[in-house]
Amino acid sequence: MDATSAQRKASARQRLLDAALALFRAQGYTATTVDQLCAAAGVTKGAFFHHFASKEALGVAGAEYWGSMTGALFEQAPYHQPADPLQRVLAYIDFRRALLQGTPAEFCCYAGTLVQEMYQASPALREACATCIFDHCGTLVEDIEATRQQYGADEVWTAASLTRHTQAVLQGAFVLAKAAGDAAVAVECCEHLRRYVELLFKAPVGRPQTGESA
Amino acid sequence: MDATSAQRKASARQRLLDAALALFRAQGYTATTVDQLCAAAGVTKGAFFHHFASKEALGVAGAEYWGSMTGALFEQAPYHQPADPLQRVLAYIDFRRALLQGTPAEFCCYAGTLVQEMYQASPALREACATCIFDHCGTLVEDIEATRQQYGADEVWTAASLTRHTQAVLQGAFVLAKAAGDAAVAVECCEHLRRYVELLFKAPVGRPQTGESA
DNA sequence: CGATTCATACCGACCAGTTGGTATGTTTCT
DNA sequence: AGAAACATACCAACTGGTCGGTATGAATCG
Repeated sequence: MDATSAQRKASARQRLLDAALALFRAQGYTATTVDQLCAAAGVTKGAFFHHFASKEALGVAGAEYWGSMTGALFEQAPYHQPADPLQRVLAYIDFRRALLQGTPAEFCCYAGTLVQEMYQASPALREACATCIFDHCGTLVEDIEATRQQYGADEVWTAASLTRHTQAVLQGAFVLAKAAGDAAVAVECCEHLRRYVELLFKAPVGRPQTGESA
Repeated sequence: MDATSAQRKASARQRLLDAALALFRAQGYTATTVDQLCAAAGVTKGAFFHHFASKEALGVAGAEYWGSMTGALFEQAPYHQPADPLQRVLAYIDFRRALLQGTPAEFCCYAGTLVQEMYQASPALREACATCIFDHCGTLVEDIEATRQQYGADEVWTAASLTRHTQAVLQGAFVLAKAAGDAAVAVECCEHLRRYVELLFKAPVGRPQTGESA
């Protein structure tokens, strides 16, 4: 944040943030102790509380750090290249699928993991994670909106809601991957999500809706 | 499970299971203490460890209890009535959407919440939650398979994978609802899921696939 | 220049409270 | 009686967090 802290070396504070990302994602927030974080970062408890007022403060700072890290990753990702907005959206989903490598702890979402556990106990943490997740939706909404205008789409759903649905599919895919102990189920979900987006913009350019009410 | 335990009254063991469902869903597993569980159930610590060998054992038993509770709920739910299998699947999704009432702690999934937090720390808990989630998929797979055969569908996806995708959407919807502090986002996701299922079985009865490879 | 001042980064022993779990009764039911 | 179902008292280990102190380097001052 301020000038002095990030000046020279990736030091204690940075290593604590990295440890937070790794340990909280693997073990959850509550099950991870301050001592474990210190050991993983190679710092002492004194250093921990010098840089962060509390364990919760590290959790919040970790969410902001996670947001900036993933923000940079997606900003410079190659899925923005296609001229066709629909192809950009599909490429985004393919990019997310390609990220599903290694163990669930390695590809799951810091914000999703923490908010599920702490949304009631810590409003600050819930807020930070919510910002992280829904801000990421913003990086996709313009491509979807452009696709809607170019291809036409049913007016009952909005671009913003589709970005949120996309995140829900991914968050749920992480949960199922953790349960199954395998990333394959998450890959499946990405394929279903891709198929949904394809179908949304495929045939019905006009408005040939088959009305149903049950 | 055995005959003696569930014979007469809904007693200590039962109240501990109910407390586990309520507290673990609201606070997570680690953040919930044995004392809190005892207080919520109105029993003492001695009673707790008389019925359950450990906190983890209660978590596992809670998953089995959750599975049997939700199993009964869905078995006697009205979404099985339509003669058309597609309508049954859509009615299932509508039923899930109708369940999104109250706070996230009230409508979220016990198994999903616990497995996300404990999948690494407790293999027994992970296993129990995985069984709970994927067994529930089994209650939907036949209707989807029947729909596939009646309406025809792309062979690149299976009925089982669509049931898993459905659970992923719901689990992810719970995470987003917790982050937003509002069930509305979860309702949106159900609507997107419903639309996906509708589109899967709508136009392409033959095989008019538009080939893509990117 | 050299001494002094001061802020930052960091250390690690320590603390009060809490944790899951145990040991040992007492009651209740058959 | 005797076994199952509880209750009470208790414990060792661990929890997040505190606190007095130190090392270092830049700024200030004579």
